Amino acid sequence: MRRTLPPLNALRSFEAAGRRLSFRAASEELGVTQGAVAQQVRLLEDHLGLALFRRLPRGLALSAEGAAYHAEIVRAFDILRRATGEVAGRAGVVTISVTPTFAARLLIPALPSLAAALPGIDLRTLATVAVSDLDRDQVDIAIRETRPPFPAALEARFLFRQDLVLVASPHLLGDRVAPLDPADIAALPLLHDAYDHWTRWFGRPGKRPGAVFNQVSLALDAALAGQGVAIASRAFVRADIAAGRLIDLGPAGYDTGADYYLLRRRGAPPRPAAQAVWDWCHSAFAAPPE
Amino acid sequence: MRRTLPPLNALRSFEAAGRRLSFRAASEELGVTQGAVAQQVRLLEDHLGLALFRRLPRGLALSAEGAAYHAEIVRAFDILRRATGEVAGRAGVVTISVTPTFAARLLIPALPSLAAALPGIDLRTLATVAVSDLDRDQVDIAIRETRPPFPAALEARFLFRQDLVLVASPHLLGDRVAPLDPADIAALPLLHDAYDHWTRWFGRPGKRPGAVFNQVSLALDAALAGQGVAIASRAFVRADIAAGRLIDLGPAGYDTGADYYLLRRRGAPPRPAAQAVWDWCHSAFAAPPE
DNA sequence: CTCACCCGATAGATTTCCTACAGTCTCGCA
DNA sequence: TGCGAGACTGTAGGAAATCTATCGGGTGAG
Repeated sequence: MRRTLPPLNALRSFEAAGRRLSFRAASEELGVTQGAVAQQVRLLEDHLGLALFRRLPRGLALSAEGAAYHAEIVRAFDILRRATGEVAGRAGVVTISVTPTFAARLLIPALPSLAAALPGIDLRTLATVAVSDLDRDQVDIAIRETRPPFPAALEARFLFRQDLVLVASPHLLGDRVAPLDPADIAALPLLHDAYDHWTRWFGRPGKRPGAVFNQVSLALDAALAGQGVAIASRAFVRADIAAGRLIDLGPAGYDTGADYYLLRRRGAPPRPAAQAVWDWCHSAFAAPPE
Repeated sequence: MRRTLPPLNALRSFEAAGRRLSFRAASEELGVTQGAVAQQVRLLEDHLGLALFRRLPRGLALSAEGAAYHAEIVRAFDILRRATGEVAGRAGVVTISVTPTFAARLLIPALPSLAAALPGIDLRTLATVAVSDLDRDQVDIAIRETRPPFPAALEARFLFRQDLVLVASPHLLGDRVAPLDPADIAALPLLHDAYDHWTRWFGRPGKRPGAVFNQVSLALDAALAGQGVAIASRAFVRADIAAGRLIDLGPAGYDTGADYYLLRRRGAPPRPAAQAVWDWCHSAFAAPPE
């Protein structure tokens, strides 16, 4: 069964020529000259020792043997084409799992930059609160707020500290100037998210008045709209502070001990596209050395 | 769907390397060096943009994508191998249809010469009395006693005249010397075959005594054994006459108007092997110019 | 600790492949 | 009837892909 294969490039010419029943049409499809196709087909015919085509003054016809052979060759090439399309199509797709807040605040604004830096990469963003199972969900890269130690099966790369800060819109603050003391802040509307920061900030339990959101990102939207004071990681508001849309009211003075990390599976070598996104994420999101 | 195929020679290296899980083993199978296989695989990986293998210090392992891809490639290559084997195997097989007499008297004695002249050709002899349907029976060449005109779908090439002669063994003749006159011949045992030659030879109907065979070849065997006088085409007995095993008692003096021809289908170009046998048949069996 | 074995990388040689162009044949059209 | 378009054939020369040769790194067995 370990029979020798015929010249494969000759087979490709035969497949195209047999499909179009014309050397010229096949040559255009293959991007070569007509003579090249004719030569390759002749080579194959010599190799097999029989005529695959009947050369007519105007066009081609498959010989009896050629027709039977061609049907099989087409079948094989269709498999090659389909399998290659699948594997190559998947090559440029990178799936990244992030929290909704990270997606809204950092990833989505950076997508144009990613598209420019890595053209041809098709990023699929999976924004979920729960951390994904990297294997089950076919996720190449995850960005999570977590802390060491990490499972041995995971490779982790530090991105930035949580570094909680208080922020509010300049319109809310009016002519008050930062830093405000706790009493001033307590007098302002407070924006709550799922993390219950204000309890820790005030140092004692108790429900505080103010709008409640289930995502940090929504609380920040409210803060941008001048509806109150929010607590969030500095990384999520750095751009808004720099642009003057939010005022930095100072560090929260505590943190949860969890920082932001890039995560991926160890073991299998990452695909080049996934590696490129991994590197890009680090350069785009890692905290500049302070 | 008209997606571009990956480099096919690279695919062949990948197929072999994935099967053997070793570049070195694959290189031996392909008859090239290890570096060549490694290069081809790398080319394919670059083309697809992902790693097909995990390079281990001792051997190879397929990556997840590589394993899935390899299964498909193997499937396609198996089709190529099988189809090519079938078409190439058939390339050397030539089927020839002859009468039993022609087979026994001319074709079979000449087979060693054919094998020497055309090594690699696998001749299948179909010896039947009825003329075969060339298309239905997959017959490449027929040799028949027939006469013009021929159907337009057939190509005919004259081989030799029927040229009937009377022959007998020297043992039967004893000290009689040829030519014998009709009375002498009528006194000898007569050998009959399906053609009823003796009626025509005597010029009048009537059953003659003597052994009856259903094939000329058998009548000639009887003649060789000294059992009587047979009538047959000179071509079938030329070698026996030359060797002294039969004595030429002179022409029959008439013929049926049918001579021997090579026949084959027109239209489809003959396969090279069939063409070679056609040419060989003509040189082996055609009457030398007289 | 050394040898055997396998893969990675690169430069140069070699084989393969393609292009360019001239030739032949047939068909269709004026 | 004659001519042009379109298709295939064949060949020489050059471009491109492929292979060889060789060195280096790393691991595991004896």
